[in-house]
Amino acid sequence: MRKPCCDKEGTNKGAWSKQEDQMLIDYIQAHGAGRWCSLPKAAGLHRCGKSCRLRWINYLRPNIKRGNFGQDEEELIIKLHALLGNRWSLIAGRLPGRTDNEVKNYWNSNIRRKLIKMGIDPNNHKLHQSFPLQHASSHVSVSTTTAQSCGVPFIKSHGSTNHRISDTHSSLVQETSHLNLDLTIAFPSPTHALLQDKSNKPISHGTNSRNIHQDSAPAGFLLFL
DNA sequence: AAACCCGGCAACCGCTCATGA
DNA sequence: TTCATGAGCGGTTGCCGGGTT
Repeated sequence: MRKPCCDKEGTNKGAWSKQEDQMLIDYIQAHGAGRWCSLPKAAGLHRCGKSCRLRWINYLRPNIKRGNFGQDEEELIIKLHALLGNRWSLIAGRLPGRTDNEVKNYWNSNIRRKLIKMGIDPNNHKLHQSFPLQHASSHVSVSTTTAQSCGVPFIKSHGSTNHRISDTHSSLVQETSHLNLDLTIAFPSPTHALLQDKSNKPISHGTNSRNIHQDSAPAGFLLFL
């Protein structure tokens, strides 16, 4: 069993104070981010390194976008989730200024509920069997219309018996192609950019392929590999 | 006014992967 | 090749504030 990266004894937990925030900001501005396990001691913080990292990435980092998600952001999240599943960091990477934690929370607290309300299983983006057919009767696809009161992609009926939104992910891929979703080559999120700068090397496939090759990756997405 | 409920969100935890010695 | 360490990710927890009873 590996030892924990931080000495749990004597470390603060819970909400960050303004003073702690400022200490972390000051340290990172002076020395840069990274070396998270040794950073708290160097910065004079009684915090776990992981906690410092999370605080920086999710709240203190420059260019963080806070507040409500826009309609376009919401639709993009839904589409990306249909393609990627719960790959929050990848999804967040497509939303400038948004963090994986924020996207994840927004999904769980808002979008997920909306989809369920519409009779859509948020896990696989398929309609529940019991959902009334007048809502979606046939070949179903995802549209980006913003006119929907629910704020989620509209379900268009094309008149046969298929009730599934993402029955074939290739159709979804077609639908999303205009979004310039280059999901496998570029990683524009600040985190990835930072990594790339740090190592001055291309990002290896390791971390990302880990995400991509998991079972829940939709078949349509695998076509990109 | 008080108690309770519920949703949102910040933070923690455990796991996996990458990397270097 | 193996092991130790750093880093990142996703699931889960717990607190807090607002709404309801």
